[in-house]
Amino acid sequence: MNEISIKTDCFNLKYTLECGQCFRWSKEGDYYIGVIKDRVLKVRQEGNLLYIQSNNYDNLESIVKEYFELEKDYKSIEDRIEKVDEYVCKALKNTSGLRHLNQDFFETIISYIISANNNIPRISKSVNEISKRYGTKVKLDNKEYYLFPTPQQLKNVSIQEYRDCGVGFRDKYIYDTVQKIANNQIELDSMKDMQTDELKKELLELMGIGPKVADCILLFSCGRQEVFPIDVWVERVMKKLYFNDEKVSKKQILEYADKNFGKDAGIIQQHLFYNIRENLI
DNA sequence: TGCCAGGCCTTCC
DNA sequence: GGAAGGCATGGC
Repeated sequence: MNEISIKTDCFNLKYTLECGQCFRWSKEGDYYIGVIKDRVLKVRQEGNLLYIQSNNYDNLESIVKEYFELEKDYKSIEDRIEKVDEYVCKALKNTSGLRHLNQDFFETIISYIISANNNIPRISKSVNEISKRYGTKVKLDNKEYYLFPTPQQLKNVSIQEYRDCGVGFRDKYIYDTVQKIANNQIELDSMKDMQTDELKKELLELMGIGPKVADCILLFSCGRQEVFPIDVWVERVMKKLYFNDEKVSKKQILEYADKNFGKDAGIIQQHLFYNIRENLI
């Protein structure tokens, strides 16, 4: 059996893959199986070692390191946010090693358009269905998997065909966004170099992308760890911990996060999100 | 049956 | 510029 191993520090595979930031990983026994870029990965963690199998071993180590952000110094980040306050400290202790992934920009845009007013299992189902119908097939252990389709592969897909993938009313948003990207009305590659504010403004021009979805895209595929997406869960946990369960606007929550969480707001948000969903806090 | 889900768009004020 | 209503769909 072919397999590579990578030493990690301050990394927890389970928390990273099960915290709700990604939609294409499934658990089978000790392994998590997922499709990223041009290949399938089969990953397990033992202590601080990560073991990876794939259908393609070309450049595998650097692809894994890039995707899981293994070169980023999370130890320093965690040392810093541990001191923020008692709630953040408690949440961090529960889910230490949770990292933000460096996911594909286009896939993240489409996935988070689907996420609006939706739940995680159904988002996964829709993203997998789109991949199965329009993505390139790859094989591992004699089983078939599908890459997330490119903009060109989706160029001729109709609104109804998206609807058939279970995306509901978001069908027209996906169609509109795919058309703009496939027809080069917007250039994803150059966008990733923009300043965060400017990049967010560009994303907000796309149908189906509002403030929350834009923040998720910035956080999960553009490495902007200072943004603070507020969904129903984050609103719930912030209200509970910092506003005495009283009525509060998203603007107030955002101001609180900016002021108290600073440049690590996105990381803290992810710990709080995972903690409240798992009933840990 | 009714409510909820990693919200957004449209309409109305 | 902010508030209210509608929206597909499956799980509980």
